[in-house]
Amino acid sequence: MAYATALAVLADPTRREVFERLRAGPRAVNAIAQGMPVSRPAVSQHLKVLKDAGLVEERSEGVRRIYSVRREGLAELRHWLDSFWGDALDAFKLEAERSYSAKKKKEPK
Amino acid sequence: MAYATALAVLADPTRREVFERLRAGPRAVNAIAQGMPVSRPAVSQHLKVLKDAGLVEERSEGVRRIYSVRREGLAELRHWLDSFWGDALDAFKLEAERSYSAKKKKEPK
DNA sequence: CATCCCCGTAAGCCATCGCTTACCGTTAGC
DNA sequence: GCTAACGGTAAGCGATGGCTTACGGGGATG
Repeated sequence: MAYATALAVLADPTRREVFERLRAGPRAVNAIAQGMPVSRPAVSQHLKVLKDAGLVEERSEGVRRIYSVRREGLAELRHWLDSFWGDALDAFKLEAERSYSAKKKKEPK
Repeated sequence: MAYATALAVLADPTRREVFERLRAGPRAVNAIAQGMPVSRPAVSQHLKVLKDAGLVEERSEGVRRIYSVRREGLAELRHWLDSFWGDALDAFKLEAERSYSAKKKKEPK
């Protein structure tokens, strides 16, 4: 149930912005924090959370840490969302609406 | 940017549980709250949030309110997730790793 | 070795948010 | 009309979590 973690982690706007900035390619912490409305330590904290959730990976290059997106971290969440399409959901919904209409017939208008 | 709302709304475990229970078909509030670790008003509050986010729809049947899932409410979030596959992300990542290797050549080991 | 830049971590503050209890309007049944 | 079930809303509380400032450690450069 890692999709629960992914949801919680990506729910925060600032953290999602950090994640989105990584989308254009790997970057160092300073580069990410550049132009952000929050301080650099705040960005570091968000990166830690993202990393622990498996949404991001870290690599050391000299004195700086390069972060990049891990698509696999999104896989479970994606599958969970996909499971809402084309499964039993439609069947149940239709059935429910049918029984609802059947009931309604007894009280027209 | 409704996907941001969907993320925030589905991030809460209790609220997500409410949402999941609706997945098996439309239900009244009491039925949903049945066996939940929180009170019925709490469920009502979660349903309001879900409804405002467009993830759920409500219908009145006598004295009770029947809630059901709105798949369309998940569409934007789904597309956002999908946009992480097969787009420029891979290209950027490869390019970044290439330049990284090129740099590394100057300092073997 | 001294200095500077990189960045992670600690401590503390404050706002947000989920929960409970209490209350009220509405609909159905007698 | 009375009563009971359903459920939405208000008020208040407590915990969670994101932010800031301050600090410290490790690598590069002279």
